[in-house]
Formats: sequence, structure tokens, C-alpha cells
Amino acid sequence: MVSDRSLEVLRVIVQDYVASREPVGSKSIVERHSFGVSAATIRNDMALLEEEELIVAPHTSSGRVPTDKGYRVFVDQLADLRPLSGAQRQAIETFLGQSVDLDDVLSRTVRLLSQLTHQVALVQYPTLTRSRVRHIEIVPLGPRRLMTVFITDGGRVEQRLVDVSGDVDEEFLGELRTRLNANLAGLALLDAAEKLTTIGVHFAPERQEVVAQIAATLVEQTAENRHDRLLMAGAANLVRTEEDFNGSIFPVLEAIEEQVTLLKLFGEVEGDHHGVAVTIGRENEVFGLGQTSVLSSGYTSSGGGIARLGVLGPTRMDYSNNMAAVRAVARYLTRLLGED
Amino acid sequence: MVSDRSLEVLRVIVQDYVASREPVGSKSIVERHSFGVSAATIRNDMALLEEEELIVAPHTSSGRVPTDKGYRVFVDQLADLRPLSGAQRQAIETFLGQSVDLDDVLSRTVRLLSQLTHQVALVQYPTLTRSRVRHIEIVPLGPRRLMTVFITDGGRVEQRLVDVSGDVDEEFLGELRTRLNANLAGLALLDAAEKLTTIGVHFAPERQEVVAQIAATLVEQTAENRHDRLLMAGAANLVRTEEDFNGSIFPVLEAIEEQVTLLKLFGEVEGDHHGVAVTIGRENEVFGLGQTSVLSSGYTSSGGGIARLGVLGPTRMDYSNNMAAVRAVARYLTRLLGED
DNA sequence: ATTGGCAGTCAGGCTAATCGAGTGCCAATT
DNA sequence: AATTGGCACTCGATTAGCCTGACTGCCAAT
Repeated sequence: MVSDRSLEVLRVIVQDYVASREPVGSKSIVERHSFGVSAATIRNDMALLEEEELIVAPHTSSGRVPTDKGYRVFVDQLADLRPLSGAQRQAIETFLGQSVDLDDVLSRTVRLLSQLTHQVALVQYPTLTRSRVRHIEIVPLGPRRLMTVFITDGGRVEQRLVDVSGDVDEEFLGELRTRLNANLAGLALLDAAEKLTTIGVHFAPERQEVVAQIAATLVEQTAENRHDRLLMAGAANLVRTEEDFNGSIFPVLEAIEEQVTLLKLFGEVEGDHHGVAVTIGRENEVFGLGQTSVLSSGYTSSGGGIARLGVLGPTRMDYSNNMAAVRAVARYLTRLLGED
Repeated sequence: MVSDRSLEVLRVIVQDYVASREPVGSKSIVERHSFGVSAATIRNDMALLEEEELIVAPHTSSGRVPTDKGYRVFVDQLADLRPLSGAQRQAIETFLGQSVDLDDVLSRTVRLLSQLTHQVALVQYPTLTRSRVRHIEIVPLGPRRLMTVFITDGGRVEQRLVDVSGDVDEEFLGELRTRLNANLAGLALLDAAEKLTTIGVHFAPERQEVVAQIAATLVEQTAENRHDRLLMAGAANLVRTEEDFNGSIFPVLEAIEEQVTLLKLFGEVEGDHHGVAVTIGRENEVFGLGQTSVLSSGYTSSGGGIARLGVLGPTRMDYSNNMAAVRAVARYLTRLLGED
């Protein structure tokens, strides 16, 4: 059985190892912490922890380092989520407060998060699910090429190129534009999509095909929730912690440049939408990130959009501080985007 | 004086060093290339090149590597811009051809360029200078918070949050929206900005302040040319070439995450807008990129937008291939965006 | 101008020796 | 049963010394 003191030993092993990157031995533990017992006793505890596979000795005769499982126990049972320092809170407010639009907010958020944690930060764009159609614009770019622009009442803007099979003149476009806006403005996205399928009936037969093509694009845009985009910042931090990755950070950098990977990662997180979810080491193996941990939390925006943000770094990271930062930023962002 | 053969020697030194990352010695030169002279002769030539500071010996008794100046001469006089392989051309067409909007085009472009060159790729968003106003939308987000959306005939979309000092009702917004579009649609951005300063006269005195605030935001948006944004891809390639950076790539990664730095870098490039500009090593010192080379070329889009794209990597890179790739992609992109 | 020969230099790699942090185990103690 | 001090042992990391091999620079000969 793992005693209380053993767990305390695990805690200090995690803390010291995170701080120093050196395997920690029984002697240094009794030196740096007041357990009131001798090194030999600590050794016995460590033997227990090793049996439980919470720590491991990299070499026959050297200190111990936490295993993935050890970090897991630390995160679940031992990490104290101390609130951020005043300076940090201050930084969040002043840095995010001056944003001018959604892109700006998210771009500031991701940079902020990376600075607070000294890790790679990720912010996912929120979904549009509950938004309504505000305005639809159609812009001719060429004889048979248009751009459709889709504005929601949440202030989100979607644009899309569309090549059509027939010529379009300005008069026709004007009518289409008017009709689209008259029929769709104010509708929820799902309803708008449905209505779009019948928009063709108002036009002459020879226009049907073109109208159908445009309508199809707009339908795509209502479905397009931008859930497939995210921002990243702080890749340089990976280099700083390069030694924590067995050899090369190349596969890690490659994996995180592939947005699809990260989106899947965010997508598979389960449990509490708020609150900070943590996946550790091999738990991320399938994403090619078997040596990294990911901390993430959900946030919401006024349009009903939900998404995640978080940080990614070596399993050897300061979980307490980083979890607190992720939580604080997610909360602040929710507050900022909910103001309406 | 630097003879013709000496220059040839410089060329093979650059080529061999780029290929092998080993300082190249006189013996290996005569082995691998048919100069028809002996190693001792090559040594004499190398002594000349060293005197001109085109090459340097890292250690007293070892082969030579090119200096920044050596690369410069290579790029200016010796690099043969062989056209891309068929497969590469094919890749450009198929990969960029399926883009759906500007964001998509540029995001594909930057990834493509990074794959073609195995370096970090950069693509700057084009300016709007010659565009005209297509449509202006104003979306209420809260009692005193609006979003302005600005659509140009080039299909560009600009959005901006604005907090106003007085309440706005939907009726007023409707009028403002109508008036803005009636007055501004079709105008060049500069003219629109001018007209915006007088838009207030149509409204009741108590509305003046709010209208002025909105107008000011729109004026900003006309000036906002998005010239301050760029995309990056292929950071993982920096790690691959880490050994080419004296020690750590950390400062490099830091510098390139700071978009402002890169934009300045692009901004200072002079000379031919088309054609490939190259800055080498210490020429980039002021940007914290003293150990990297940057290849870039301008491209244009139908709206009259101009911008640059390029790649960044260690001075030890395959200039011939990369310059060809940058040129080809810039040309293709110009063609793609010019289609209107 | 070119060449072959030769002495000199020095980085990198290899081996051996040493050091020391840390462990596991055991008998003694509380 | 838990804790402790002692002790032999292990093994990674560091250091020093040696050797090798790839080059160069120079010089005299062609």
C-alpha cells in the first residue's frame, strides 16, 4: 500500500525533478525537505513507489524520476492549483483588454498563454452553432467566379470562393443578393441552410444551375463552423525544453504544425467542459505526442460558441502553475467574449 | 585577382559544403570534380579565395567553408536557377488549384513552399491599396458595442470591434448602414476614407458623436491593409538544420515568431519586385537573424495588392533550388490571384 | 603557372582511470 | 512493524592522454 508519506515523497520528487531536471535521490530529499525521517526511510518509500510504477530509476544507481503514471497521480491528487500572482492577473487584463476583434482577441490570448506558461499555447476558434444570419454578400471576382461572404449576428465572417458554370451579370447578382438577405436574415444557421435549398424557385430556369451552385456554397458556409482552425504560439519554448524530449523535438514540431492532429486532440478530451483536462505522455501517443502533456480547458462565447484552449509541453512541466494559467485565461476569455 | 577557375572552385565548395555539411578540402575537390589540375593547384586557388574572405577554414588544418561573402558571390554570379522539376510544377498546380478563398490560398501556399524548399516559409498578406468598397455592414453585439465589417471588390473582408459612447437602436443602425453603402459603395478606399469624415452631417446632433466613432473605425479599416499579417510554416525544418546554427535555434525561432520582425525584413528588401531577392547571414543581423538567409519575391493580386513571400533558413542552404521554388511559387500565385 | 613532396597542426575519436551520487540490503534499534 | 546507520556495489559522467587522419602551407622542381 502506498502510505501518505509515500505520496508526499512522490510530490517532492515531481516538484524537484521539474525544477532541476535531475533525477532526485533519497539524500537530496531529506536535505531539502523536512520529513523528519532518515534517508534510508525515504529509500524504503521510494522502493514502494517504484513498485507501483510511479517513479523509475533511469540507471541502476541514480535518483528517480516520475513516470507518466506518477505525473498522473500528482496531477489528480497532489497538485495544488494556487491562484495566479497579482502580476499575472494584471497581465491578462491589460493584454487582452485592448483587443479590437475576435481574431485579435484569440491571437493575443494564445501569445499570452504561451508567455504565462513558457510552453506552446493553443487556442481553438469557437463554433458558430447558435448564431443567426446577419447579412450575405456576393462579390463578383471574375466572369464566372464569385466570392460569397457570410456575416452572423455573433460578428463572425465567413468567406468562400465559388466558380459557377454560367455567366452572372450585376443585375442578377443584385436580385439574388436582395432575395437572400430578405429571406435569410435573422434565421438560425440550420434554418437558413434549409431555406437555401429552395431559393432557386424564384429565378428563371436558365439561372437555376448557377443559383444552386451559389446556394450550395452558402450551405457549406453555414456548416463551416471554423472549428477547424486554431492558433499556436510559443514554439520556441519547445527548443528551450528540448532536452526533455528523448533526442529530438522534430516529430513534436511536425505534429503540432499539423492542425488536424491538434484538433483531434482537443476533440477527444472528455469530461468537464470548464475545469482543466490533462493528458500525459503516452496517453497522447496516437498523436505522435507520446512525450508531451497537454493541458486544456473549454471556453464559451456569446454566440453560444464553444471551443478549447490550452498548452502543450514536455511531461516534465510545472503542472500546478500551468493548470492555473490555463484555467484563468479560459475564464477570462469566456468573460470577455460573453459580454454582449 | 580571382581567376575564373578560382570562382569555379568557390562554386564547388559551396555546392559540396551545402550537400555534406563538411568543410571541403583540396583533395576531395579534385576527386569529385574534373578540374584537370592537381590538389596543390586547388590549394593555391583556395588561398586566394581565403584572402578575398570568400571562404574560411574553421580550424587551422581542415577544409574550407564559404563565408557570408562567399555565399553572396555564389548567389550573385554562380547560382544557376534551373527550373523546377515536372513533379514540382505539378505539385504547385494541384495543391494550389483547389483553394476556396484567399485565406486558403495563402495557407496552402506557405505550406507548399515549405515543402518544396525544406525551409521555413513565409507569405505576406497582400495590400488593399487599389481596391474599392463593395459593402459595409454594421452588426450590433451589445448595447454599446458594434462590429463593423468592410468588404472590398477584391473580395477582402475586414472586421473590427467598436465601442461607442451612446446607445444605438436598430432603426438608427439601419439608416446608417443604408447611407454608408449608398455613399461609399464603388469608391476607392482613399476616397471612401475622405467621404467618411463628412458622413455625420446627415444625422441628428445627438447622433454625431456615435457616428463619428463608427466612421473613425471605418477609416482605420480602409487604411488597414492587412500588410501586417503573414503566415508561416515549416518551423520543424529549423530543427532539422539545427546544427547549422551555432548552438541554438532558440533565438531564431523567437525572432520568427515575432511577425513584426519578419514584416520589417520583408519591408526592407529593395530592388526588383519580381525576381528573387536574397539577404545572407550578417546582412540580417539587425533582426536577430544573423545566421540565416532569406529568399523572397514579390507577388501581386488582382485588387492591385502587392506583397512578398519567401523562405528563411540557415546560410548553408540550397540557394539554386530554393530561389527557383520561390520564384515559381510567386509567379504561380500572381497568376492565380490575378485571374479576374 | 603547376606540381609532388613533406613537415606541421589540430579536431575528433578512443580507451582507461577515477569520482561520486545513489541504491539495496541487513542487522540493530525504537 | 517501522526506522535507522552502515556498507558494499553499480554505473554514468568526467577527465586525461593518446592516436589517427585530414588538411594545410611551403618549397623546390618542372
